[in-house]
Amino acid sequence: MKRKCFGEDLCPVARSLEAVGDVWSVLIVREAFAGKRRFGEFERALGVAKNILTVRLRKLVAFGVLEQVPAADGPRHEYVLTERGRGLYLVLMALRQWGEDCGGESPYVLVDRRDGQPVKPLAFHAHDDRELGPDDMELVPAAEVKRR
Amino acid sequence: MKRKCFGEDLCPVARSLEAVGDVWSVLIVREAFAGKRRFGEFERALGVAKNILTVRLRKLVAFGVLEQVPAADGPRHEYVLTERGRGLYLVLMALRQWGEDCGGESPYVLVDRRDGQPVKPLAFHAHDDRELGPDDMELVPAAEVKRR
DNA sequence: GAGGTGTGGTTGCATCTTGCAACCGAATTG
DNA sequence: CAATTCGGTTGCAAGATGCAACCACACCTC
Repeated sequence: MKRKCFGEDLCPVARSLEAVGDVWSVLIVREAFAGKRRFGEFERALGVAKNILTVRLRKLVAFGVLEQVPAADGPRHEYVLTERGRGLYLVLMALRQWGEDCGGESPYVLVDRRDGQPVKPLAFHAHDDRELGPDDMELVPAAEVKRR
Repeated sequence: MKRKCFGEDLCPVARSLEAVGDVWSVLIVREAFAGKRRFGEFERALGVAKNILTVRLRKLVAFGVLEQVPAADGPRHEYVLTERGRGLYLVLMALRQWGEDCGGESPYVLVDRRDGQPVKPLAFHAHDDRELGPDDMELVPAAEVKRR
């Protein structure tokens, strides 16, 4: 049977998953952030089958995450992150942070390029900068917020 | 063929995807944050096939995202988020934020429970609280940071 | 205690998706 | 011209997914 469709779902989480809801897509975006742009680069870096890679790249292009641009060398093209694709940075880093917290320690640290210092862990903050956990927040209809 | 294994990968992103690298798992966690705990609740909320749900719930339990606890009523049990599972909040909200930014507007807003005010969008901050974009940061080996 | 009913699954089967390997066409290189 | 690289396409075998039917257990009702 066909994979269920989630795009119709109103929830933006489900809509996001429509675009990057499979492992290869996420890893491709990860590599794109790491500077990879060519078909072959993704293939070697990920060890993914060519046909799968073809389909995934096309899907990411279709969803506006990647963009095909003509390559300087010859008739081929490269895949680069669009502005929208670059918006996935937080998702990727949230995944990274979670995978790091639970499980083996990672030998890498995310640092500020300006001063080489580690950046603060990702977290939500209230308008007065208090740090907020899952239980300190709730999703409410936009209309409700305006009233308060 | 067997789905490729990513767990051996050193990258914590890949390790995370091993646990929550499929759409149903993410949506189940989303519903868990929304307060769902029973098999039937997940089934109805997501419209997922029972067999798939069974497998996904077991996987999430195996990865320590959910925990089976005996239910108050009768011999059944409930699935609740573990501390580790609750750590996925940022991932979920990052996905939500992205899905909201690109695509139709969402009718919901994440607010602080204390004062009902919208929370600040998720973002990285340097140690001096400057907001950082993807290009302002880089991943460096942990050893390098100590040297600086 | 016979017969529903709700919950939480399991099983079978048809269909998709994935992974691998082989092949291929165009351009570049030797 | 032959060989190689790049970026795919194609065919196939095996896994994953979706649906529906079935099932065991506890509970409720009569």
